[in-house]
Amino acid sequence: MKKRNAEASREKIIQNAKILFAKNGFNSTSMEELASTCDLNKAMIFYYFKNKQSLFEAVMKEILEEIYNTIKKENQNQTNPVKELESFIKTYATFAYKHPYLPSLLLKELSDSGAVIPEQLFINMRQLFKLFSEILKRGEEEGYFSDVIPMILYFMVIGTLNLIITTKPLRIKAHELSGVDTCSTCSIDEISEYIMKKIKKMLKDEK
Amino acid sequence: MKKRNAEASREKIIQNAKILFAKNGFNSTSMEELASTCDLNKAMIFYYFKNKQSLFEAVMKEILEEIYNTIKKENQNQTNPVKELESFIKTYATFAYKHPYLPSLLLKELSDSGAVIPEQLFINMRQLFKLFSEILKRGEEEGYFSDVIPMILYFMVIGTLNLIITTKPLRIKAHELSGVDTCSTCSIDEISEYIMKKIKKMLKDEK
DNA sequence: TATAATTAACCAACTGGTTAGTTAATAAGG
DNA sequence: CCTTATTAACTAACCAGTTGGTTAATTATA
Repeated sequence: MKKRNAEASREKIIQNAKILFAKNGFNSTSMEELASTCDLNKAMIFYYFKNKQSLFEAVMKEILEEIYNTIKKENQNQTNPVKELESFIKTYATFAYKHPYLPSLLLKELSDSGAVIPEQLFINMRQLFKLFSEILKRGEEEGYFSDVIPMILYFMVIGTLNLIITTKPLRIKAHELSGVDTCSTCSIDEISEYIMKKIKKMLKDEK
Repeated sequence: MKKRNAEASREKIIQNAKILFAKNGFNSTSMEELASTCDLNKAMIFYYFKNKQSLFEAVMKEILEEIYNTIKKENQNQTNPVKELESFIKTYATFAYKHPYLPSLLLKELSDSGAVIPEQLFINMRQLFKLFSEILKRGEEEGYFSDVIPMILYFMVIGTLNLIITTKPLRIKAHELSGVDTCSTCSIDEISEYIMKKIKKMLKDEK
């Protein structure tokens, strides 16, 4: 007979929802499938969450807050904007690699301009950009960086990292098929090192 | 009474499918809705295309071949790898801006690694990367660029451009709400100029 | 008239969401 | 300590609406 455990069930729903939403997107994720993945009755999803949309919001909120807190915490150990930027990139890369549903969900959300992005999710997304933006602005004021446009640089960093992570299987296949170098064996550390190095070089002040 | 025109009907289906697939993704695009958008009966879609999947392939093939040919053509007027790279970025940016379904579809495809990417689509995607990759490789050999990893740089360029285009409404809203600078008024030319300048700087050889 | 283009009507499978009812765990009272 | 209420966790069956896809009949045109 199955033990009852509300907290565990709720958590199971969120964790599996992360994976399924990332894999299929919002509309194509079936609540029936989610339920059976959780080994729960579908009605339980609506018992714990008002509806599909609010489950999605809960999932995104949890993910974004987790990544934000991780980066923020790591950031406080840094002594100057250059190190802060490095830390941002490295921490994001490591986190996204460990939680590959994050890049997938983020790209899906961002690629759908028409989508109705829930207010809370939008706030969480802006928060992360603000953190990045302020590092660069501070760095510019203190003479570490020059010619900064935070929004473009932000997309350069997280766009690249997200794509590198989500396309991994595709890149491996492309390499096998046509021998072209797709970084299919690069580690996430090598990639974030490269991005860091390049971003630093392109922001370097030269008088 | 309605005039009959097979070619026009087929073309109408492809053109509207581009827009709808970009807006809703593959699974959430309804064939019924597509038909009524085209002012045709749903059965016509299956008269001209085997099924939804093959319609999607036809749409993606057309888009990718169009962008590839546009870039390739522009590329042949350039005299050295640096100009070729500039031309690649500029042409992609201009094209993607004029056909905003391209960034959206591309990001959607790339963000879901689990998706079954049709073979033909995969070939077209590799073709575009190969063009980019070879410009950089040639540039490195001829001493224009140094420390090149084509795959990462490719994602930096097209990832950034795609995100800038798809997130435009979101960036405008974010700016209005919190005053933060999100490049909401930047033109696509300004953005591609910035990306070009930065990419060139980060690839510059310094001995 | 032969054929290509178009349609309405239909189907089975699936969607998010609800409902009525059933257990298991917990607390209360004797 | 044992019975009895109460509630929280769970289920099967169902709902109305939508999905991709098919069929047979119809219409236009060459």
